Amino acid sequence: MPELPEVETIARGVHARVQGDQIVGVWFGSHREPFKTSPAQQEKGLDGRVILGVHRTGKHIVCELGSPRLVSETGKGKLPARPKKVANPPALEPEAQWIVHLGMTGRLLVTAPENPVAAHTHARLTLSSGRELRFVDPRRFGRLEFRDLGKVPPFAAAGAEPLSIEPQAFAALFRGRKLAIKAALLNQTLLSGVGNIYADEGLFRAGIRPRKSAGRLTGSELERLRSALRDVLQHAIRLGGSSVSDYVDADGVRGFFQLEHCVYLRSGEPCRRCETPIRRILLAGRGTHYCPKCQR
DNA sequence: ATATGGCCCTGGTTGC
DNA sequence: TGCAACCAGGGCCATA
Repeated sequence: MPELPEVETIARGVHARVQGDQIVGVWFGSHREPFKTSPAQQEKGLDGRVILGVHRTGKHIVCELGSPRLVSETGKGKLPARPKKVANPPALEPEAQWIVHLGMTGRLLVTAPENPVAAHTHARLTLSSGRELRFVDPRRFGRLEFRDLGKVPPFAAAGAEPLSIEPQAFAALFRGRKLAIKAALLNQTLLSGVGNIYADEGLFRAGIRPRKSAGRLTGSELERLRSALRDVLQHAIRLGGSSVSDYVDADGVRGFFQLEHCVYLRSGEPCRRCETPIRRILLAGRGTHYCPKCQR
């Protein structure tokens, strides 16, 4: 399932391939499900826009959109109606955003238009460079949203960024909370971007038992957890994410971090540190994996 | 306010 | 071997 490292990998890949590209065609394959904004509204908002850049916020992919009109209006001379690439895209102010949440099984792919269209393809954006941006999501837990920045504020994640949060702010997130630390890590209004894989892996690296009450973590445990999470997320980004179910990056390439998992999906297998069999429990409705000896 | 549990949805796995 | 039941789980919502 795509979490922060997978979403970061995809956002970087999409950015590198479509920055400055113009959306010259929009197709939505389904009119039920993944739309936070109606397909008609998205189509109207997306068509003709220039993709200024693509980045990650929490588990969301945010495409910053501008209008090619602005370039000609600022006296740069006439642009062709359908330019291959717009010059100096960062100079354009974002006017709108297209926000993609991948849910459990979502993929955002940059591909040649002649490539076969996978089952459960819900959106196809034709780009002026000749490529196509496709959103595929079998389980339909993903969401697509269009934001007109003239009318609504830019997208902001509800929770803090796990890669950059300061120790004091991190500790404050869990103060007074009775729920299990694992459940707290999954709460996106506290931290944005940590999902089931990296919650388990972070807790293992910090040596903390998933069931431990969040509010009862000591100062040193909190600090260990913050840096363990940051390290494991950064390491996973370097390896292109974890491909456990069907995650692939913007080019359809799998990640490698699943090979470095210490606990996730390793129940019964020996702990990499102490050989004790990894245990699996159900916590907050999620499969939870930990080493009973290394995590107290 | 905080916390819990059901629901959505489909493909893969399990069990008879 | 074939088919149905079951399970996974991120985010949202209703409920306690």
